[in-house]
Amino acid sequence: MATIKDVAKKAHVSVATVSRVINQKGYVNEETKQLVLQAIEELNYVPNELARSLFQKKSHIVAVMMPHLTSYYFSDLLEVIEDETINSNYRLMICNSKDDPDKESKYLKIFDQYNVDGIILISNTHRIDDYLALNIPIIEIDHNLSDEIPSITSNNFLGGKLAAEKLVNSGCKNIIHFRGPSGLVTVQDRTSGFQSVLKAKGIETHTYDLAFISPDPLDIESKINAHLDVDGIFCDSDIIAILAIQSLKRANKRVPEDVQVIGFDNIQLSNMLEPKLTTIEQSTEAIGKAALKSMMKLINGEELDYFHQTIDVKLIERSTTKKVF
Amino acid sequence: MATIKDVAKKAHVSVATVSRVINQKGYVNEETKQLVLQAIEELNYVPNELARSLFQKKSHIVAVMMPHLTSYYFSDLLEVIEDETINSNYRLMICNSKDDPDKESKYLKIFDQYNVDGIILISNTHRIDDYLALNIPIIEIDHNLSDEIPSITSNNFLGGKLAAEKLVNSGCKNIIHFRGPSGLVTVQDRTSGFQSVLKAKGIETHTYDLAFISPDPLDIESKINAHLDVDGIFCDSDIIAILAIQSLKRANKRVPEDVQVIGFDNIQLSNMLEPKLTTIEQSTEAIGKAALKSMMKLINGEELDYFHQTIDVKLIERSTTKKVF
DNA sequence: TCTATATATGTAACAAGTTACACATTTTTA
DNA sequence: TAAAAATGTGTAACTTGTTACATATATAGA
Repeated sequence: MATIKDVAKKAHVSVATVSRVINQKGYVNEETKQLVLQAIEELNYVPNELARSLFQKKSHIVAVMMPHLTSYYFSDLLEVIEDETINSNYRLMICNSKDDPDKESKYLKIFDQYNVDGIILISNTHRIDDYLALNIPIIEIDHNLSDEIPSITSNNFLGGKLAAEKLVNSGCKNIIHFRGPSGLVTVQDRTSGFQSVLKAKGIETHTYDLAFISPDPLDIESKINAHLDVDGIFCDSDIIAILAIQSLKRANKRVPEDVQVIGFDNIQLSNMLEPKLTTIEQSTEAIGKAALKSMMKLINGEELDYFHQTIDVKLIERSTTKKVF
Repeated sequence: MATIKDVAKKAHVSVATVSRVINQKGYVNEETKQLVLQAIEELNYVPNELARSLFQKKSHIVAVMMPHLTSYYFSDLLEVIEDETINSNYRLMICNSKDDPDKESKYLKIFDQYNVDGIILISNTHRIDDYLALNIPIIEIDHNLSDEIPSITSNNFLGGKLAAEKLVNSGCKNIIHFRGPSGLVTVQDRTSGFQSVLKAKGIETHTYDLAFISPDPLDIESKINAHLDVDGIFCDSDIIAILAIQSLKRANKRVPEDVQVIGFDNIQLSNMLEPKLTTIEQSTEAIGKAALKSMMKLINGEELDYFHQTIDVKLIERSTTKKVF
């Protein structure tokens, strides 16, 4: 591996001049520059990022901390985050907490050791202080754990509201809400939005908490069967919705004729399975882009336009709800 | 951020001694060691991995290159790889090629710049020489592009064979094989295994190529409808199988009574949707573990037990095939 | 024409570790 | 008891870049 010294020797200049050419910083004579570029070319030289990082105390690495990687929604999100990160000329270190505090601690230490420049955080644990102590820019996604950490979340209240409006407008009178863990602000917001509409209309709802990862199909089935007269179901994830639809089919209920179903996320699968799912789209693209945009601002010491940014969600009407004319 | 000098000063020793304590290398008096450890504790010192990496020309970073992140099988695999990587005391840089040579090139350069210690490669492009030129240990997963790169693949021949045997033993006489892109060795091996059994039994098969990412549901449907007498379908991915089952339902065929279906991968979803899918399990766990085990050997300059390692697959019998007694 | 400023380049310190080597002391061995 | 080996510790060179500072020349402005 060629070093900057090799390049300097070959171009008959000092390392400082080579550095200036590489970084396009300071005065360099055009002719000299060409000599250096040629030497770089011939030696196939790539500057060692570790040496650079060491001096600058910046690694050009962004870390993303997720509670799991196999959830379909997070996979979609990860793909966008990776793309935006590399487009911003940073590299992505992937960290899967598995909701395990020990693993998270291990990573916290690594962030320090590598001078990680920024952390994109999706975490259910509440170890905010440990993160803040790192003194590394953090952008929180999907959650909003603290007023000290800027966040990007979907407009969950709007999501709940849109779902409720759709169900109401399509004639539902007896509605189940399969939501996520009620401890999450995300879930609370969706519930508020959903309820705000239904309360106003005086429509009854049954609310049940489910896990986001591997929700229990039998649990869903028993809840559905407990309400024979249900005609609308709002689910806090597409996976829950897909499982609910299965249970409905087994109970010989038609979707959407007998029961209408709305999911949340708009994962790729929701448009592949039949019936195609009506759902509230959380734009992973918008969220990922916003996250990296904010991250770059923080890294460059700029002010954020919005400390807590919400991304609007959208109702995607497909075949599990009735068309309203 | 405390440095090794701060620790040395606090413990009234030289940086060399501190380094020896940290790395448990060389002679250090027990008392001195305790003093140093205490200083480390008090200063909350973590050694800077960049400085260390610079000197040692090793970054303790492993990169994983994938063609996409949203495929369900790859997500499962990624989760295992991340876990095994961190357990091996390495960090994982995630690289999504998106089958885009430009993006891959960008990463190739980054591997050089960061002294990445190893690359776990899943790639459809054939830029082997570029990878080999890096002179970084590589383990290939799922593919087997070159005799110069050690690989870990499922025993795809066995997978095809097991699927064929199951279909034959359950009475299928007219079989469709929806396979992946026929350019992939993986796919060729499965086909060989599958055909080896069927040819011996003189059973007719119709083979169709599909994309692994977002296979076209309409395409699947039309192929199925073109063979009214089909009674068995083997799919090269669970997603394809799920889509096939949908098409069958729409054509009023019962699964498994009229048509039996076998998938491939055993993604989480295959056990969630009804009917639960009979499938060939590729153990992401075994593959990921084997990958990191081999990677650590390569990094430490040890010999691999197997240059091309195959992981046995398993038939998981669920509800889309008939039980045979 | 004489500063002041812009251009051009090199030297050496610096980032934060590791380790070869030197040297001192203690313990073991013959 | 002298020599050899083991133990313990520090100094300084080394990893590969960046950049402050010094220095030299060219150009511009007064």
